[in-house]
Amino acid sequence: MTSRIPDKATVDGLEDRWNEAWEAAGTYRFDESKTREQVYSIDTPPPTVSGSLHVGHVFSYTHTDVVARFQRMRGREVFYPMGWDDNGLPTERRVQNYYGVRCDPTLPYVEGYEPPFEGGEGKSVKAADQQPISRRNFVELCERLTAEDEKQFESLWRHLGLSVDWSRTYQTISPSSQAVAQQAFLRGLWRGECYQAEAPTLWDVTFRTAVAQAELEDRERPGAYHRLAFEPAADMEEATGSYESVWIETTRPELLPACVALVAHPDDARYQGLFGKHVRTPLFGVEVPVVAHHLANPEKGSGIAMICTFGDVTDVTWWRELRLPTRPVIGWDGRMLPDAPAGISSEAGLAAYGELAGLTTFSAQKRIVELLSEAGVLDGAPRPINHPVKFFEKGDKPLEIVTTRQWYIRNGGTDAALNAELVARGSELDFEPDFMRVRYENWVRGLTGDWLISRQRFFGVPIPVWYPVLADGSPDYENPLVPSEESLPVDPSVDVPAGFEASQRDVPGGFTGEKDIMDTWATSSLTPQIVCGWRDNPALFAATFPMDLRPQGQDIIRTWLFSTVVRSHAEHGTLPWKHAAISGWILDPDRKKMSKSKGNVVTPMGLLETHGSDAVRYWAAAARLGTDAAFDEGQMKIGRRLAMKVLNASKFVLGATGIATAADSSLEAGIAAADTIAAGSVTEPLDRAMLTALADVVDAATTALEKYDHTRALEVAETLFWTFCDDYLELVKTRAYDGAAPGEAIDPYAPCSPAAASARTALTLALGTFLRLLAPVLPFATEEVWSWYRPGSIHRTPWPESAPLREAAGEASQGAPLLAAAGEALSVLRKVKSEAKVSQRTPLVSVDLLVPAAKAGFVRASEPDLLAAGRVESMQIVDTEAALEPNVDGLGSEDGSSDEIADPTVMRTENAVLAEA
RNA sequence: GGGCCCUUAGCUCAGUUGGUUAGAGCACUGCGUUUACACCGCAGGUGUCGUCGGUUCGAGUCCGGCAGGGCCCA
Repeated sequence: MTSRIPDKATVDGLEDRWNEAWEAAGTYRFDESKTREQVYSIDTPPPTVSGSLHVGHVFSYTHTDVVARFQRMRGREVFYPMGWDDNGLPTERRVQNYYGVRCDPTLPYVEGYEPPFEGGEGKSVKAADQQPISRRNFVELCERLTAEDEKQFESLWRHLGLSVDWSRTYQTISPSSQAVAQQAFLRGLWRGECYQAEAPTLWDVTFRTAVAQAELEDRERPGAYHRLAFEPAADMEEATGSYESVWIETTRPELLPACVALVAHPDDARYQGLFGKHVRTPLFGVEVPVVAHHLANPEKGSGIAMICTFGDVTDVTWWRELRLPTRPVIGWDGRMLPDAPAGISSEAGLAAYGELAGLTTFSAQKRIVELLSEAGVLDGAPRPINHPVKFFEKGDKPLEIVTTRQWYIRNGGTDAALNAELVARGSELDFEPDFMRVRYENWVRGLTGDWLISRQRFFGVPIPVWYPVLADGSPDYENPLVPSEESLPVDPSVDVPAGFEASQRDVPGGFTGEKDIMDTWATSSLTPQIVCGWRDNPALFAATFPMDLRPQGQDIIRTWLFSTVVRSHAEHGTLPWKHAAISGWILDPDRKKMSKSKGNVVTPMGLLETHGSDAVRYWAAAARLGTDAAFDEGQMKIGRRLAMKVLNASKFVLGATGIATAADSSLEAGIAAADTIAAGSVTEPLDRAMLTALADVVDAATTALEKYDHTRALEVAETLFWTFCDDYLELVKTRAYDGAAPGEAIDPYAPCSPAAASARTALTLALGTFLRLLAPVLPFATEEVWSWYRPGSIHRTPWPESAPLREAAGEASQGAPLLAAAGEALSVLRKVKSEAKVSQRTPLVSVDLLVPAAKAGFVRASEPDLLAAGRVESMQIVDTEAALEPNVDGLGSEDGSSDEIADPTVMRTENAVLAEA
């Protein structure tokens, strides 16, 4: 017969063993029959599978799992699905590089297509070398690769010990997710939240797609002010009686042909006489007005600026508020349009534009500077500056602004009433930690436009509309054709709208499909609706929504969190969740944020294998929500040691109580023995004190976890556990063995002394409590021990309560102070031997233990245990105050150290006599 | 330019409503193979609480200024 409890405990290999067992037993399977009150539902943001996992993921997902395990043990049915965010641009880019292909929607589908190669080894393939393939072939490759990536993700998460219900994984690109995204879109269309508009749009020229406000970032870029002269027009000359030029400074001289006005601040004295009059643009000779607007900065350049359609977002504001004409010069490819914009009509102007047409903005700037210079309208050399420029966060070139038809969702960016409602929603949400709330509020209050959701890309959820084709062959965008909700998901480029035939596609009198797809966020903002079964499972939806918890990183408050609130507010008139738990960043040892681009990431699987999952989880759980944490392998080593300690201390407790003896014959016998011993009575003061201290810790840990403070809960449990191991176990060891010989199997049912029985009962109660307190953080080690002598999974066992411990400890328990005093006494006895550099086994023939009066009772109550643990043959307990008096034994002792007056509040020893070695 | 967070031992961090002499772990040093554990145990030293000022009988803690670090938004 093999022993149930191993001779040599180890944390290695527990992950695979327990993951298999949990899967087989359905330990984390969600029970759909439960009601909303019984359920705790968690909306984990699905990670982007095309990005690699890093320790930051392990960190924040562990925080969530600790909450999930705690709530499950508290009796809540935990709804904890996991998904993969696989649609969108990151996947497209990865597929392009991995397979060496490129999507060309004009190409036909090829059956059984195989890409030129596989596993691009992370190198990017030049666009020219990529094989063009049809959209459907491209999407198939996206699906093939994400399926592979998802397997790796799941394997890592399982290894980490996430207590996810793996039968409920979902993908944001799956047909059912697409149907949810499309249904939410259509309902928004009916309610008026989703709309299309022809408007200036931030545009990435590399990816050739529109970009939303949330995807922007400012980057410092070098630029230069060019000082240009505008000639006054006739009305200005008349008004001012002067022929002097107006000098402006611009960083984008190539936009001069797109100039529609000059603007200065209304209070700027220098330009008062010019407002309402006109000037002529250099080179192009276009007459434009001088206008006033408060956004013009008198401090900047010459205080007067040119407005172009469009150089930046301020131009858009001016254009809109001042109702200026549109004269675009930049195309979707980032090059100057072939034809001069309206307004340029002179021969010289058209010729000048001809010099620029087709050039990139970079080349166009060089060329126009030459032209301006030759014309003598450029004053001096350009003045270099550094200034912030808007970029797509995933892009490499500055964004341009082009005017296109796009789809939007109202998010409070253009509507003060909706903005106020969304701010109010944010104040209903319980942010953990609370200060993260301001990020939400700052963002919502600072919105400048609605949410642009259409993308001119391929791998994503199609916008589910068609348009009638008018007699002249142009689409009638005003009257989109929509599918029924039952028919979702649809792909308008393949499916045909009701009442039409496939042959009518793209012909006058027929229809045309919308080609754009939705932004990834337009789907991932609907994860509560996707996982809770909004579209197809009303019972599940009622049992899980609104959800309890949204855990996430601080970086996506303005994007993911906010957009999810927007959708839930619109569709359900409620928050999507009650709590938002915000994890911090992982910083590398140089205090820099870990990120792929910095090349300082550590692969998570390697860490888990080196230190063990419990150890890595310990490191993560020791960091508070909202606080950045250092990547610290030292902390993982401590976690590993704690897990090892759990195994070894448990071995001791089970051995000394005799439970191990019973458990070795069968699990049932072990369970019965543990139940019998746990039901015994605790009579010794030290045992009672330990149980009271433990009850206090149970209360503190429970309160902390209820407040989403997993760090505090771990800290109090861990601290007492080490005291339990280092002091309490050492003190009661001899008593608990009750004279059993080394190696002798203890019979749990054999009669023993009442003092031994007291220790055994206390040990059994304490072990069961400590294991459960630590189970959320160390799921593997605690489950391992639980399996030695307890029924079922510890992770489905009720969270410990303090009341039974207090009852066992009894009214008379002296609590934590007695435990502390006994530990302190043990420590000073050890110190005698440590300072004498002898083994702790060396007997102390006699010793005086000087104890402050306040602690004397505690020490006397644990005296027999102290004698045994310290191998003391004779001990006198002396009052520290009394020992300071003359003529009292203890003063001027031979170990009589120094002139220092001994601190009467601290225990110490005197007159120690050690046995000969 | 506006906002948020942080600054405590060599390192990583606790320090709750202001209250004795500011704590823990790691690292370091010495000792020790004990019927749980060498992936171990025991013992030991370690501080201008960033800085200047204010409130208070009393400030690491509350208030203000400054410096440094990180993040978000313009």
